[in-house]
Amino acid sequence: MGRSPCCDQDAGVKKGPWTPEEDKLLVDYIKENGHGSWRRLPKLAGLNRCGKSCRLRWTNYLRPDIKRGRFTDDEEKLIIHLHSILGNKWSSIATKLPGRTDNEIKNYWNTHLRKKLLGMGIDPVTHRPRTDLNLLAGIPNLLAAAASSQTTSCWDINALRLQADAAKYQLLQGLLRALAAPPAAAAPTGVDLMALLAATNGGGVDHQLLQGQGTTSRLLPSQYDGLLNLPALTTVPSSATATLPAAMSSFSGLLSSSGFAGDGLSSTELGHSASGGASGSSMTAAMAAPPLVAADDQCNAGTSTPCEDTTPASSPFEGLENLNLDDDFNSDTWKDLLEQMSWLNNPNEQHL
DNA sequence: AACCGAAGCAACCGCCCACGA
DNA sequence: ATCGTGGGCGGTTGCTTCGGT
Repeated sequence: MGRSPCCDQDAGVKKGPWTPEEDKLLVDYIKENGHGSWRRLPKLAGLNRCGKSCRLRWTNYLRPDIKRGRFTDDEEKLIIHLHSILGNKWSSIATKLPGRTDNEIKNYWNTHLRKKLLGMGIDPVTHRPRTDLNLLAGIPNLLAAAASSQTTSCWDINALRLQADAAKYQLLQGLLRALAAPPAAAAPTGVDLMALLAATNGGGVDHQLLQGQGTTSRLLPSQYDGLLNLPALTTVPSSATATLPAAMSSFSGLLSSSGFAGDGLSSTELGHSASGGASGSSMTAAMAAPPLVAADDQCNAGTSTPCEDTTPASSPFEGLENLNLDDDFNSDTWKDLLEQMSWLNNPNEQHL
């Protein structure tokens, strides 16, 4: 069956933005006669437009029951919830939001909500934790490996900072979330770093803290419920002797050896990378790392040699060098760190 | 003030399906 | 069962606006 010749290029049919005069012609005609056959409508209404264009203009902008203006928080939540069930069925979603059109919802999703979910570490298609972050489930292995090697330096921190640019910061967020999650427990769906850390701090959920940070408003009800069931961080067993910088060191090595190509790596492979640098046999040439921004010889990678000149004073990683997960997780240092890293909640803010 | 890139959004494109002949 | 048509839908484009330098 061929394409119907509705809006073909003949007859010099007008395209582009509608003028107020055209809008008036369309509205007046439909008020008087109803739209009837959209194909015949333009001629009857005195419009040099194709029927499809008229239908779109009417249904998306001229209909009297259209609701304009910002989406409310409730509408946002509803869209996200419905999208998790219906997928990109914008028209179906629109039927649940009176006054909103499918086109408007679709645009809002693509420009706002999609990015928002990505920033929260949620895959906007599956509404599950992003798969590129899932590979970080192997972080506990990294921690164990790092505990034995204890190699760390400000180079590693620096390398991580340099690599965590706007496009990659979520990966870092995933790392920290994985660090905070008990190894035996599955990463909670959609819970972002701040929520997780704040909620598990001290072994109990701190609702006030969550709400004060606006975290709850960014969570689906089911995600918040999941949050309530999280074990306390004090149950983290395997990281007893691992320092956070050591884990970051290993992870930065992994990043540079994998070029951020996350798919297809098992936690075992992650562990190998952690203990053996870039020697993981599964690494392919295509996954070769881009060079780090700073020259290797300017800073002794894999050692604890300080290199203050490349560490900015405002680095959010400052003060991590001596942090021990078990001993210090409830300390003021962590609280300070969380404050410093509040930018993780805002993808638009450029701190790195 | 001018320029430029990013973000937002209105509008279009083209595929698909339902329905009637 | 097949075909033609109308309409709906999701994806994409391109113009406008905004914000940073």
